[in-house]
Amino acid sequence: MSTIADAAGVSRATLHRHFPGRQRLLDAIGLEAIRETDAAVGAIDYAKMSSTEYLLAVFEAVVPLGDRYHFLAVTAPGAASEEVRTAYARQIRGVEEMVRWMARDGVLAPDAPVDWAVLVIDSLIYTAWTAVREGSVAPRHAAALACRTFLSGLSKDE
Amino acid sequence: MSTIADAAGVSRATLHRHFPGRQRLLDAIGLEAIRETDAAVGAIDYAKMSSTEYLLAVFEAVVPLGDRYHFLAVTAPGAASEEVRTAYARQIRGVEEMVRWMARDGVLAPDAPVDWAVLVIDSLIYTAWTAVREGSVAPRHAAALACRTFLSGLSKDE
DNA sequence: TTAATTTGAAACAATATTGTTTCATCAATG
DNA sequence: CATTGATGAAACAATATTGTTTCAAATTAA
Repeated sequence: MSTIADAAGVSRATLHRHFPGRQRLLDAIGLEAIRETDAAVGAIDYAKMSSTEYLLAVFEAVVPLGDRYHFLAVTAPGAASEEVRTAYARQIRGVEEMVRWMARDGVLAPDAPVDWAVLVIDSLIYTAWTAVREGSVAPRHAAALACRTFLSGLSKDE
Repeated sequence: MSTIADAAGVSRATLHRHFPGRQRLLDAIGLEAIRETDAAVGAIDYAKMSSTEYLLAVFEAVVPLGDRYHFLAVTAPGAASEEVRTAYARQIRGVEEMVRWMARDGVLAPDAPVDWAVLVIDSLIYTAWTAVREGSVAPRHAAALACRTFLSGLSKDE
């Protein structure tokens, strides 16, 4: 709580006035993270896109929020409230729907397990965010790199 | 400390006799994780392999230790001792060497950043471990799936 | 069996973290 | 200007966690 208050540039007392109790703060962070990612993904007009274009658009939208997305993955299973856990599960189902769309489109290899694809997308979001954060990848290229990695991998085309 | 003692099936007092203090315990866990992964990777006879065969062998060796490997990634930057941080950095350099080997062999796409490839391999190790743990992927297939994802991605070959 | 060692349980002390209150100060508003 | 509201600093209480000790019981070794 002290660390968060310092990072927010407010006193511990003020932090506690806005969020009475540790649990309430964690839930508020979780709900805010969900709200932000929902807004970012919801703004994509998928009607005009192919499934792979949509995948890229999702990466573009969510990679900059990678830390928020990852916070959910780390916190939701353990210390989060039922509300946050439910909303997080809904987000995961959203990724799963996207994967199934790609599968229907024939983009995905038939033998690629859907659950595995979902996990890889999740981890690539945070990995791309990390890469930008540590300066390994330019912010502009991160999403495209993650998208390409997911679809074609990093080996040289033959 | 209580949780760890319970999980280990010993009392808190005994835990503290073996590892006097929280920091010592964390360091011991970190060093043990490094020792285990070093042993697993060191047992691979890379002389007889291509770089991609080596990549698969590394995944086979380390994916079952994914939780230990991930513990380092989460702990080392923050709460770990200098010794653990150094050893962890050495392991990361090991992955980097493997990536450079693949690049020299012409396996990797020339425009694939080495740092990105290293991060992706790291995250795939933990992702594969997670997939096995939650039952999404059979233990026998996890390493091959991670290896294939890294090299060719999950899209259908054209 | 006896002695040495290890352990668990419990009690306790020492910190660390969190929750709460008070009050002077500052900023915004009427 | 007076009032209202928000804030920071500090002190304090309440928990939570960690560190330490003691001693009887169990285990192991001699």
